[in-house]
Amino acid sequence: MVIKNPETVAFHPHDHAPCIHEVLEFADKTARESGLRLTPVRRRALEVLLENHRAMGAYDVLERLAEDGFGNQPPVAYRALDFLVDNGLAHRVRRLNAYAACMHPQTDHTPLFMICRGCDAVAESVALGVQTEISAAAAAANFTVERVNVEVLGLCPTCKDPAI
Amino acid sequence: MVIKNPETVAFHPHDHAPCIHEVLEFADKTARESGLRLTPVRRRALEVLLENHRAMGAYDVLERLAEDGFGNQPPVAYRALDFLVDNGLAHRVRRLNAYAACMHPQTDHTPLFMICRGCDAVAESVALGVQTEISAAAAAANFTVERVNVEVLGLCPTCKDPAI
DNA sequence: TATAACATGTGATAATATAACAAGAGAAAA
DNA sequence: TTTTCTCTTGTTATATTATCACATGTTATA
Repeated sequence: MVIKNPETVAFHPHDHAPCIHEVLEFADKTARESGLRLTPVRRRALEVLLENHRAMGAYDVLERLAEDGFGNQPPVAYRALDFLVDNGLAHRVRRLNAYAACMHPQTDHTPLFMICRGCDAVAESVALGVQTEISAAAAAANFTVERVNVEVLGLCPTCKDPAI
Repeated sequence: MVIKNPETVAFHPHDHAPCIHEVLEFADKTARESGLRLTPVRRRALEVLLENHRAMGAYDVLERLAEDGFGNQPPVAYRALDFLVDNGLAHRVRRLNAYAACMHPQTDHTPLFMICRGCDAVAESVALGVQTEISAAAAAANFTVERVNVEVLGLCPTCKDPAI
């Protein structure tokens, strides 16, 4: 996975140390309370996603994990990432074959990803109205919804008008 | 790509010969009118998707194309499928790494796919309300939308209650 | 501690997708 | 009409993404 312009992060560059802290805190708390096993690899994988604050391929995550002394074979990364996704701590961005930390794991939500084709930045939005409309469409087809994935491809504010 | 239950097609089994005919007709017409080059491989790829009436992996399509005397290397299928997707004649279903013929190429729409995890059947729905809500969410982030993909995973009516 | 369930390390391989280049076909200009 | 340009196809090779299978280790619990 080549990130063309790593600076453009989530459309609004910012100090994300607080984000990281907050989400990790929540993950730890959830794990303690619900018996989730947020083991070292899994926690580290989540940290890696948070630190980069963008969608990362499994092999990119694997590289970081290997650097930290964990295994360096694909299943190491895939298993950790699957765990995070299954437990709502990360999302899978299918268009990029990548994973991104969930920025608001507290709320049970349908994530909507805006993916910039200029810089590959990914922003996650919680779009309640979208969820409502999707439920309606599914109900009309008598289809039982379990998971929803909405991915929007386009241009982020920065790539749209580089002058800004 | 293993299709577990090929019978359950688009949730409502039906004779889809008319669908095929209609869509192909439209594709031919569009091509004539707009200078699109719906070449033999491309047309055949569309037919294959329509005949099967379900999401198919690129390698499955390739197999059919090869049987018909076209090349048997991956790019043959990927190029034909890319062409169809680029021109609104097919969609890519990312969760399944697969492609499906568009069932209403006449209308410029945001496809919503309902994917049954029981039988891998895929139904395409045109959900206008969803599109509206997505536009609103994107506008709020000053994000310019180019393509939208909505995929809903769950259970189709048949798999939900096999007795029906 | 025994045991069952879950988690990790590792090697191998499967499945999906693209790069690169040569050859051919079609449209359009000279 | 022949030249030229563009688009399309065939083919080889390879990159990227993802899973299988099995041995070993770890944790929770009886």
